[in-house]
Amino acid sequence: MTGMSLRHAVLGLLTTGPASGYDLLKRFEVSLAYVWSATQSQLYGELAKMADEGLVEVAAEGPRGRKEYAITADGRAALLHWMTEVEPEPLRRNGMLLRVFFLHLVDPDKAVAFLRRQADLAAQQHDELSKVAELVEQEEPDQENKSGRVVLEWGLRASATYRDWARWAETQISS
Amino acid sequence: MTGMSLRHAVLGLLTTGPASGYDLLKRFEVSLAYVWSATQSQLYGELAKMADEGLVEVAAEGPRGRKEYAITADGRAALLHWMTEVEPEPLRRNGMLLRVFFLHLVDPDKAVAFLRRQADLAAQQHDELSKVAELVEQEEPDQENKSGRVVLEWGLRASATYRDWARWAETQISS
DNA sequence: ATCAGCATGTAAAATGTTACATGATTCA
DNA sequence: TGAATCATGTAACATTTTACATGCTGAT
Repeated sequence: MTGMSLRHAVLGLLTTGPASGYDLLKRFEVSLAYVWSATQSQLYGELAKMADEGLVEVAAEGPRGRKEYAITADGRAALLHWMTEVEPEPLRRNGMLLRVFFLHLVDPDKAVAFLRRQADLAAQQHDELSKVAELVEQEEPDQENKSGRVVLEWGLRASATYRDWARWAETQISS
Repeated sequence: MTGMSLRHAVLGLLTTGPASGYDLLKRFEVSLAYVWSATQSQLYGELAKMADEGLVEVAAEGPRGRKEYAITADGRAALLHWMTEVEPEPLRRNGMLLRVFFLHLVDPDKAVAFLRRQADLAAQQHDELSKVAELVEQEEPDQENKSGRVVLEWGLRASATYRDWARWAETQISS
């Protein structure tokens, strides 16, 4: 009951209009991929719970048992409350850093290879995000994509920082 | 069975010598705070499981039912394997960014306040880490604290990036 | 007609959090 | 002797992942 971010991610996605569990899954995979992830199983269960609690409602039913959920007034209120009144929890788990913390235990060769790979992955992510940024810059700006651009900028800066740090770390370990 | 990073964090901490569940809890809270977190409950349960599986063993018993666990050869092998052969999982959940993604939904005043607070928190964290860095620089360098310094440098760079991004984001939202 | 993609659901297991419960030892 | 700290353990609950299970629809 502490975090419940999944339901807030769902509520946020539903502010742009009704969607099925399947639709939401695609949106989690695409636009929310590095911001909040969810599995198919989790989504359907959560949507059912949220409907019980009146945060969403079935707005329409379609072919193949498709159920489109819409956000309710209660749901909207819950989302806004969570956004501004609930402090985000700081990240406290980073498997990459955990490995680096114990990196003195492995062969220097392997340590260097590890950091090189992390640098490469970060560089690759930075390049991918740069391409996305180019596309997004061509869109006409509105309130909604302004938030998206701010998140994208975070991705660009974070991946660059990560890449540069890993390259620097390699020099530290090998010396 | 996919992640199991908790046990690897425990194994890593035990490479510096035997420790009790209580000792390990303190080390999770202090040195590993932003790298991997664990609760008291989780630790005792995991240590018992790891002893069952032969990754650690009870090396000594002390007052108050204190049990000191030591890493075994199997445990050491499991740690080294995980460090270099298992890919770190990318971070896929960030509650702060999730809020920013939907920030266009709240009053501009509240959006600005949110970003300002994030910038302040990041700045504060950066200052705290800078102080730690000063202390660490006075220690004589060895292999073990070299890894620690690399992690610390990550913290310094990440908090600076986060702080600067939040300040920039504020200008984007308010314009 | 068949295959990719749409669409939902459940069960089991793993992982993580919170709360409860107990008691020993050390130091002021 | 009382408080802080040391020290472990369990139960209940919440969250997340993985796997299984089923069936429809649209396009080629």
